Formats: sequence, C-alpha cells, structure tokens
Amino acid sequence: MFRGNHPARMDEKGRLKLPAEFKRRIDEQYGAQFYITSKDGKVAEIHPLQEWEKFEQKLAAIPNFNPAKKKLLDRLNYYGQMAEMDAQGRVLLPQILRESAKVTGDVVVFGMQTYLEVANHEAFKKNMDENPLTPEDEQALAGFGL
Amino acid sequence: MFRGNHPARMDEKGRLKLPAEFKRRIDEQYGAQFYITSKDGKVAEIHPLQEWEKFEQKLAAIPNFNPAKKKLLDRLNYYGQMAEMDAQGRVLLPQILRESAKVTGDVVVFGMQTYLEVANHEAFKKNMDENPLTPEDEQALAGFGL
DNA sequence: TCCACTTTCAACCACTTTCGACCACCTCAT
DNA sequence: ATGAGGTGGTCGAAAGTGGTTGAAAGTGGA
Repeated sequence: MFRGNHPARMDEKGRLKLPAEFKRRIDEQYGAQFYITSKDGKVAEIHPLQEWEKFEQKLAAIPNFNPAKKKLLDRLNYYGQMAEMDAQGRVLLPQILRESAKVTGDVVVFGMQTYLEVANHEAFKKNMDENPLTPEDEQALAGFGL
Repeated sequence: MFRGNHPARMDEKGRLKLPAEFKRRIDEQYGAQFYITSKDGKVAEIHPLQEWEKFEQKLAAIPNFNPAKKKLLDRLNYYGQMAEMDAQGRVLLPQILRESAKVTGDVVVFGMQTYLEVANHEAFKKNMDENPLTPEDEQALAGFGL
C-alpha cells in the first residue's frame, strides 16, 4: 500500500527518480514494470503492471460499445505507456503526458494505495482548493461506511 | 493485450511501422495478418485476423435486418481491407482510410486491448477535449465496479 | 480473348537515429 | 567518514526510415 507524498525532480531526459520509500515497497512487492497513464491528462499515474492488469480485467468485462468505457479507454491509452524502472530507481514518463500534465522540474509524487501519482505541485494544490469536499461527497462516503 | 500510445510516422508510400512493443506482442501471440478498418472513417483500426474473427462471430449472431448492424457492417466493409506485416514490421494502410482519417505524416498508434488504433494526433486530441468524461460517465463506470 | 504494356506493391537491403542499460560521480545526513 | 539517495552522461543494441527491384495484378488495344 502506497501512501504519503514526496517531493521529486524530473531530469531533462524526462526520467523520474522514484522516492526511496516507494522504491523499497516496489522492490519487495512488485516487479520493475509499470504502466504509466492518466485519466485526464493532468495527473500522471504510475501503476505496477501487476496491479494494472487487475484493473484491465474489470475493464475488459464492459462491452466495447459502452460510451463511457470508450471515453475512458481512449484517455488511458492516449496518455499511457509501458515503462521499466532502471537500477537507480528511475522511470521514463511518456512525453505526451509530461507536456500535458506539466510535470517537469520540481514535482510531487504521492502514494494512492495501489499506484503512484505525479503532479505539478502548484496545479495540484490549486485544483484541491477549488474543489473542496462537499457535504454531498461526505454523504456518499458515509454510504460506504466511512 | 495491447495498451498505451506510441508516436509513429506514415511514409509517403502509406506504410506504417508498428511500434516495437506492439510488434513483439503480435509476433508471439498472433500472425502477421490483419484486418484494417474503421467504424467512422476517423480512426483506423488494425485488428489481428484472429481477434477480428471473434468479433465477426458475435456480429453474425445479430439478425441481418437489424438496422444498427447494417449500418455498422456497411462502414466496416467500406473502409476495410486485409493487410500483411512485412519483415520490418510495417503494414500498408488502405488509401481510402488514410485520406478519410487523415493519417499521414506524424500519427499516434495506440493499443485498445485486442487491436490497435491509428489516428491523426491533433484530430484525436481535439475530439477527446470536446468530449470529456462526464459525471454521468463516471457514475456508469462506478456501476461496473471501477 | 489474348497479348503487350503499365502500374502497383510486397520483399529485401542498407543506412540512420534513438533510448535504455550501465557507469561514475555528487550530495547530504548521521 | 561512510553509505545511501540522488544526478548526469555515454555508448551500443535495437528501433525506425528510405530506397530499389522483381513479380504480380491491372488495363487497354487489336
């Protein structure tokens, strides 16, 4: 389970050094293969292949003509690329995603349970501030027993 | 399972080099035979013959007088053509489809589970931006356990 | 209907470019 | 001072690109 945030840097070749704490977890639980993608082009998601395949299973069960699936799949594939971690614990982020999500220079990496997210610091903070948790959101969560 | 995007180029002869990652998967799981077609004339689809035949099975089960089937079949056949991959991993896209989908010069190839899609980069991005995932879409997906 | 000519394209060859694997060094905290 | 975390750079294999050619398909004329 990944949790918490770590500041990190993208080098000029588009390589992201995974924070040591995450790397440790990856080494012991997963392999060095990842699927890197985004649902909206604004935040990059780094999924251990193993976890991603579970998600693909669920997705494959939905008919291809379902419009919501098609939209989602278009995005996941448009931004997505396989990547492998090198011995130094770095992964190459897809160029299309780096540009789209503006992840260059100083970024934030954080753990989202089964995967990592990489975001432009300011953009992420701004988005959070503009979209606070509403009472309706809390209602919905309460419905799940939280 | 094909996934993710790869930038690619169409040469002046209309040949598309399949990205190495996809070619590898094709070599090990499928043969070099493809059915290339489109549902809308805007995005080219490259189906390994083996997978396409499965789709044809499902299609065959729908009554011929079903108007939606007729429409779909008209399009699939209008744009469709068989193609074979050469030793360098290139396929010739049907001219009618190249013009219709405007896939010339720089394009994007991406994996859509069982097949590949080839699209004009700008046109595809534009279409995505104009048709974002709505809250209703997300609701629908949540209904499938995603 | 058959033959001659034209056009197309699949198969092959040769060259260029890219990037991922690896190495070496720097920095910082203890 | 030492070891772990982080960074920059290189180099060769693999990926990608352009061009040529011969066989086959297509076309038209007698």
